[in-house]
Amino acid sequence: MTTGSAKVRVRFAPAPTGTLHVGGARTALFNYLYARKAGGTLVLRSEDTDTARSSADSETVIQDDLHWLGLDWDEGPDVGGPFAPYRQTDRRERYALAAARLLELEKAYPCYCTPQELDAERVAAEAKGLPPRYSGKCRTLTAAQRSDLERAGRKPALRFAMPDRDVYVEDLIRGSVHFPAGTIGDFVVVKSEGLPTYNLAAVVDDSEMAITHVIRGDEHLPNTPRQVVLYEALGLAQPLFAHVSMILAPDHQKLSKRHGATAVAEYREQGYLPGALLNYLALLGWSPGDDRETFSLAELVDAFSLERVAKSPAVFDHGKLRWFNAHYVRRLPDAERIALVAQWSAREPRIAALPEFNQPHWRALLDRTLTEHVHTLSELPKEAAAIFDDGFAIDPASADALDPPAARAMLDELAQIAESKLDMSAEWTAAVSRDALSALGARHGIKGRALFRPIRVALTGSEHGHELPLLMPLLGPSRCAARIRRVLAGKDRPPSD
RNA sequence: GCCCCCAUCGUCUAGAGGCCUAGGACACCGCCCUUUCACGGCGGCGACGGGGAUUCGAAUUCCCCUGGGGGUACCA
Repeated sequence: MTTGSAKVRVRFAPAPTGTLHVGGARTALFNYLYARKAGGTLVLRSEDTDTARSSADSETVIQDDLHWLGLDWDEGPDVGGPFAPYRQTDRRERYALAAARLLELEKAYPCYCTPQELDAERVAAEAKGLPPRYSGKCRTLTAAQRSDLERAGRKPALRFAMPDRDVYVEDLIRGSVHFPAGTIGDFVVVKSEGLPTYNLAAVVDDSEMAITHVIRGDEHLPNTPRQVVLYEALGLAQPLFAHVSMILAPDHQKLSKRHGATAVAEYREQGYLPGALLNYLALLGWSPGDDRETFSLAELVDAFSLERVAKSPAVFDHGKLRWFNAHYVRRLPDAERIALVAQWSAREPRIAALPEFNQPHWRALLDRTLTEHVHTLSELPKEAAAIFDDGFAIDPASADALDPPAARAMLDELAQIAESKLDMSAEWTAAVSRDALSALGARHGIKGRALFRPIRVALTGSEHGHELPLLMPLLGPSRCAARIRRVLAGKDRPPSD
């Protein structure tokens, strides 16, 4: 943005055939970062030329996912812009113009082959050990033959006449990539239904939308020589290319549903924070060059550069994503975190039904008790439910904590204290503070582990759990009293409900 | 089969000829903190796929092999 060179214009161009996946999200992120860093423009373009699989619904779903992540764009099907329309099915005339030009230049020709014929050809070629490329047989059709086929009702596709020469793709991430002459067959640029294929549409749009940098997934690299040749045939200036490596599953296969969540929406539903996902994704295939690990979006914009994008594919590690999320949850502003913890805990109806659920003080306690123990927000209902399960059984390994007479006497007094203050007042909180509990123990001649272990076992059935000075105010006096009474009564035979 | 890409700890990565007895992060293990758990702090385990070549010197350059991935569609 400080140079006099052409303003950076990049685009994220998903096919609206489903939801936004993590790979697409990372591509979108890199485009976003590059645009923002350069003070350029990010274009969102809907590549919906596969009419069978595309849907308007998917288009909005993907936009929603991008918005949830906190990514925005400057031009697109929803916001418009100087190069509208931004949906490929709304741009048919432009592709038709390009196709007509190709035909006129005799750089493309109609192909009347049926899918079955092409299939048979491919099978035959493979049987002979030849590359399964299109033979180019329609290239030499005479005008008479064409009109015959035409009259027979055949709808032709338009094929590009691949020039017989080497093609070089200059890639910002990979360097110069060489595709030898003869390795690419005549490819279809316009389908028989009249819509362009990806390669033609992308070239026409990237050119007309003045895209300066095409940052996209690695899987498009083999398409790029076809696009390069199209740019040349149409006399159009090429953008710069940058192909980002794929995200792989732990088994090094293509990431798919069978490896767990792949859609951004699934992470949202599982209680991941957008900043955590973004941060994790940014570090897959890119690194700042120093030891920093956590970045806000603004910090990413500041640190990002294409030069630091890795060439090798990256394996998606759910465990590390979880760590990022836990990290982000703990660093949320208090008010925001408390609200989120309450919101997610309320998915457990018994928690939402608690009379104290709406008290701000109680919600803060719930937050402090649970936050350190979860990686994702979706773990909260279960965590919270566990705390409020009054019917717990005593862990046999810990039952001995209830044996000493001094412990029983101490618990009995604690129950009395609880019974005398049957509200959630500050008095109760004070009564179970660390100091107050120590004083209680002193009256019965016990302290430390001998004091806290029986309390914890009586209250939760286990000697492992949350902090007592948090847990007891959270449970409230009457619930604590009831638990202690129940355990004291059934001590010899641990309750089994 | 053919074309293309890639190759450092289990995983994400730093490393652009000597600074590398290869650094950081996640995971794992241990210790500390602590009534418990978690958080946090400290420490440990752990990698340059193989072979040639260039060089005084290679994780870093080149070649071959091997391995992995992608493409080979009238999907993008």
